[in-house]
Amino acid sequence: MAIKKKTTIKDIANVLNISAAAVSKALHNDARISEKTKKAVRQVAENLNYQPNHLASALRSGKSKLVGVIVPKTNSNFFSSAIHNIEEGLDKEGYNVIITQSNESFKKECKNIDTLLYLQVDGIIVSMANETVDLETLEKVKAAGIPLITFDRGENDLNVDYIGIDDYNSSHLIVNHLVEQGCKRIAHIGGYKRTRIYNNRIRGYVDALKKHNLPLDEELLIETNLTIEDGREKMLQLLGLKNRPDAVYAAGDFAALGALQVLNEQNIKIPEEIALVGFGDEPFSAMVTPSITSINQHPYKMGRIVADTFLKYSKETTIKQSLNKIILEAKLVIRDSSLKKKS
Amino acid sequence: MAIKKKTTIKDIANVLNISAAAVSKALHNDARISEKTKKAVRQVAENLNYQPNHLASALRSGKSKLVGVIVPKTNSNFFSSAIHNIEEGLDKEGYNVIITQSNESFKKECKNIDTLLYLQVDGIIVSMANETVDLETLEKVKAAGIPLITFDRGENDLNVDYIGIDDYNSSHLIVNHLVEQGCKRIAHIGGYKRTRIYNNRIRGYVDALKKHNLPLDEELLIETNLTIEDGREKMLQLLGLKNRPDAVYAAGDFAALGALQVLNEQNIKIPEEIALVGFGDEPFSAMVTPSITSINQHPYKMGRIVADTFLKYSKETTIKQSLNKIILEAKLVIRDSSLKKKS
DNA sequence: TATATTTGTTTAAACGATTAAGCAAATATA
DNA sequence: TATATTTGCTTAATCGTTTAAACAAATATA
Repeated sequence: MAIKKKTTIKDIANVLNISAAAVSKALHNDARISEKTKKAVRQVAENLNYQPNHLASALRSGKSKLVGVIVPKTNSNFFSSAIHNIEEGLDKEGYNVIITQSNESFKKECKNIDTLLYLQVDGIIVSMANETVDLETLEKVKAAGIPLITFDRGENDLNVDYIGIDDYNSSHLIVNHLVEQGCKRIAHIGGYKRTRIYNNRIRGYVDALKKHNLPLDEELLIETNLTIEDGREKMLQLLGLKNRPDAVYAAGDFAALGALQVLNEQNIKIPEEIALVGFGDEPFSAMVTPSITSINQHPYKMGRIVADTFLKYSKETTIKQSLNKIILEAKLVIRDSSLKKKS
Repeated sequence: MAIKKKTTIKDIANVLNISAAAVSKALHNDARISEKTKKAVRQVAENLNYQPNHLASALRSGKSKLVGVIVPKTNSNFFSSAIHNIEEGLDKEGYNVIITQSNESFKKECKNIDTLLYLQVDGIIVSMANETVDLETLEKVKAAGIPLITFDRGENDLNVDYIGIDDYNSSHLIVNHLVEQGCKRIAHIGGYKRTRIYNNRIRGYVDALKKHNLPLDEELLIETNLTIEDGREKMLQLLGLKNRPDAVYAAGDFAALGALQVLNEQNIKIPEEIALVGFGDEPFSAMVTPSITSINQHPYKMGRIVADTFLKYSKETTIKQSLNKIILEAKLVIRDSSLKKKS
């Protein structure tokens, strides 16, 4: 049995006794190729089950039609949904999306960037790992002359496009709501200040307290990695205070979930004794008991805008990026964990 | 300012006044290149910040060092973890992993396969979409002469490697446990029979009932898509029966969660009135109240085996695959939702 | 000393597509 | 009828790398 070789444009050319160049042009619908030839080429291509070799065309044209996406973890509804819409938006223009995870590790993120650059992607879309402070590797993307789009977790100093929600204002929405519910000692289980979005949430929290003339108690402001375990641990820590909070605002739904577990285990009434608010609107937040009030970050809309932002550059020959922020208004989804007054 | 051109092996060759071929060989540590030259090449490569062009080498060598992964959705702990370990295993051998989602859509799955083949991946790893019955596109992978590895959701008729858990036996574990807890009317909210794993879970359920001399009530055996909504809907349906079940075994944790919500809403005591068991051991199962008993599918181990299975083929020149199943023993994780007798 | 082997490199052809440039034939314009 | 333009293709170079084959120089063997 002969070794099955892939069909190339040369094979098609041979069948029709024309040049490979003519075949290439016919397949690209070049105006200078006759309808008759085009039809014949398409027919033969079909018959021989011709599959264009992406590597060859990418090598020649310098465009791989590949876009790399780097997220901390695909394992959340927010990223999974955002990616879905990024894919959909880019697909329309013939781009293929490569997804990679950093697992919140700076080292893995760097490795992913190198891998993607090595694959000659036409652009990189990234939501930075928590750990990332050194921007050198990300700068490499810009140096490579391809667009770098950041979303959710970005960094002003990169001076590139950023699409995210208004974290600062989201904290205001949350605090306003809790105050409205009668809460006076609001704790914040936050992310680390070095990550811009978490810093903004903290700033928003602090300023909102001030706005409502509530004192800022340093005991009630905690920085963590926002995992479930962190949520549990910090909730226990808060319960250990002589002066307990009457509300907890966690900067992530997973941490809020950990806190909820502890409160449930200790039979502390939510929201009567302690009200709880999360961030991110993961599906489970609506599903646990009591359901957790959270901030919806519009992953679908965000994904669509990210895709559009990339496509804007894809049409240009020289990429010239600058800090350009698109901030979406987040939505507070009020649920049982914070709703004391049934209206 | 001059246009920044990427460094190629030719640039390195020019600097050292040797041929491009020598540079290529030096970088690949060819035995016929002197240590002196190798050192010089590596030094210059470093200085010029040389990044090999993946497309060119892939074109020439016929190997892209890319492996495609297709899963229904990355948005579950099982897939996210399995992928993580696949990546880790393949990374060691220099492979890069491209992740794509089918969103349980047959059409999207076909599109993903075409995309991956177009990218000249060296292999495809797939967990099939629920919808997939037509295997023609998957057969294209085999026709392309690259290994096709299936995991979690496979299909005997493809005659390729499959790594998964023993679904049939898992159902036995669950039913045994429920019977042990004193349950006598066990319902099954299952997936669709056309998907092999769900069919096996159903078969296991039916046979286990028989083993325990429990009657099989057709009202208690339901096929669904296993979403949260399905879980809610089918739980309500089961509660509407004149003769309610005293246990519900859902073939997926998301469906179990929907059922749990309904039970909680209706103030039905879990597990006293109705015991509940899920499948997949998603993190939220341990986190909701009550925590849900579930089957752990060993995503990490599975990912590692999938990677190893692919690597086995990567060393061979001609790929000859056949049905080859590796079945892992699943583990029943008993939690509050089914534990009536505290021992 | 003559011949064989090893070492270290070069040459040149490939991989499969794209594309600028060229050219003959057909058609249009003056 | 002579010239210009359009049409439809071919030629050949190119993208950056790999690799089989060739070859000169150095070293080993007889």
